Amino acid sequence: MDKKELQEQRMKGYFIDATKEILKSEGLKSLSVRNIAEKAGYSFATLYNYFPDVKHLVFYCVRDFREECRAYVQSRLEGVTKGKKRIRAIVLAYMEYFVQYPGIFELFFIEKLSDIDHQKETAGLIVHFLQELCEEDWAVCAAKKVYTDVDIQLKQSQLSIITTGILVLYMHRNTPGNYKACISLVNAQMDQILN
Amino acid sequence: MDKKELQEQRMKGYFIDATKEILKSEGLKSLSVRNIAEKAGYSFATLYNYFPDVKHLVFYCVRDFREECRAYVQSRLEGVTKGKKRIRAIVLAYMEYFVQYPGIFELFFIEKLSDIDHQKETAGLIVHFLQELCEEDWAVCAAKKVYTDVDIQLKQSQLSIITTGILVLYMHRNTPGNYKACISLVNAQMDQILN
DNA sequence: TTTATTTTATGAACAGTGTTCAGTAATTTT
DNA sequence: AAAATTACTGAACACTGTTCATAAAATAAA
Repeated sequence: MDKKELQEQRMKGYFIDATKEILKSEGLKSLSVRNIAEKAGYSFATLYNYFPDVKHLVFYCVRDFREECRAYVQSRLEGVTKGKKRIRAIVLAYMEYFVQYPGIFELFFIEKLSDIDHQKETAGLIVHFLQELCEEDWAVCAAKKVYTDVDIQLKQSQLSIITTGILVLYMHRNTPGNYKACISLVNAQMDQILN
Repeated sequence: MDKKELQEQRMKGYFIDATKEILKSEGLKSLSVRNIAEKAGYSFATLYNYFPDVKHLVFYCVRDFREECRAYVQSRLEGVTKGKKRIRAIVLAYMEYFVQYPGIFELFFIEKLSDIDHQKETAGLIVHFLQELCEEDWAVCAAKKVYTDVDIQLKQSQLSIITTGILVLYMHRNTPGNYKACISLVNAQMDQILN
């Protein structure tokens, strides 16, 4: 029983790791079942003994990438005082991560979650992730009465919308034309929101 | 010479019209070369005598949908006074159009423009479209000194970012959960921007 | 240890995708 | 009417995700 479970989790891990590797390097469009299976060291048919379809496999990666992104963001936060200042730092690091890995960006913001079972769950993981990263700092702002609770809710929503909008426009519509201008744009929007 | 050109444009039109029809009804994922060609009344191979590949064909549709969207927006503008009020009406109608046609939304905001030749051109058509729709009203605001020129530039940028962000989150991440809440969100954001 | 049973892994096959190309059909020019 | 050019098309290729019967391996029973 226990052994079986361990072996199954290990096998799933091989396929998930292979998928993550391809997503990070080549991106979503280069991903294929045969591709993944070869990197995992198994036949493409074996994959279907552990995942109902490739979409399930792909969205298992979301959980891992969330943690990877969280670690990336936290590594850029040392010495930054909690509150408004750190929210800005979190947002910048968060966006930097997705700019660095366009495949993960596409997975998080572009790819349609057609699966009915886990669609809402996965969407929630993605949509509330930034808010989760900033949770402590919003709490600090609330405690220090920097913003009202209603304000905070509005600002959280604005951050989610603006990061999504800027990332999509920059990554897929080349607007603005370079990364520096993109960061300037983020900072300008943050000035407005956090004032 | 002239006749050849006319015939060629007609043929292109058949394929473009077929593509538009599928995009509006079925969406991007249901689009295929054989699909398009059948609706156009020709073999799939014939398509390649008029377009280098299917991506070129698809992005010819952007021009047509822009005009269709423009007409849709303008039909919802009768009696609305120019300026701030009409900017809000334009944004709402603009977003309504894309919510109505998810396939066109995907084409405008999601699909990667990989083609090197027309990539920048098509991206520009999409990115500056909303600004173009509001141009007259921003001019009115500028003339009436409602906003400074610098403010207007910032607000235009904000509108582009926020409409993109909200549409992506609503259409692909089911956030917020229903259309009414989505419109409320847009209005709240517009309150902030246009104050 | 040998046999029987269950579990796991796999390649062939299917229906779909975009694209290329040789060849046929239609049109235009001579 | 014959020759040359142009337009159209189905077969074929290399992919895609997915299913399934079968072969291989591991486990259980004798």
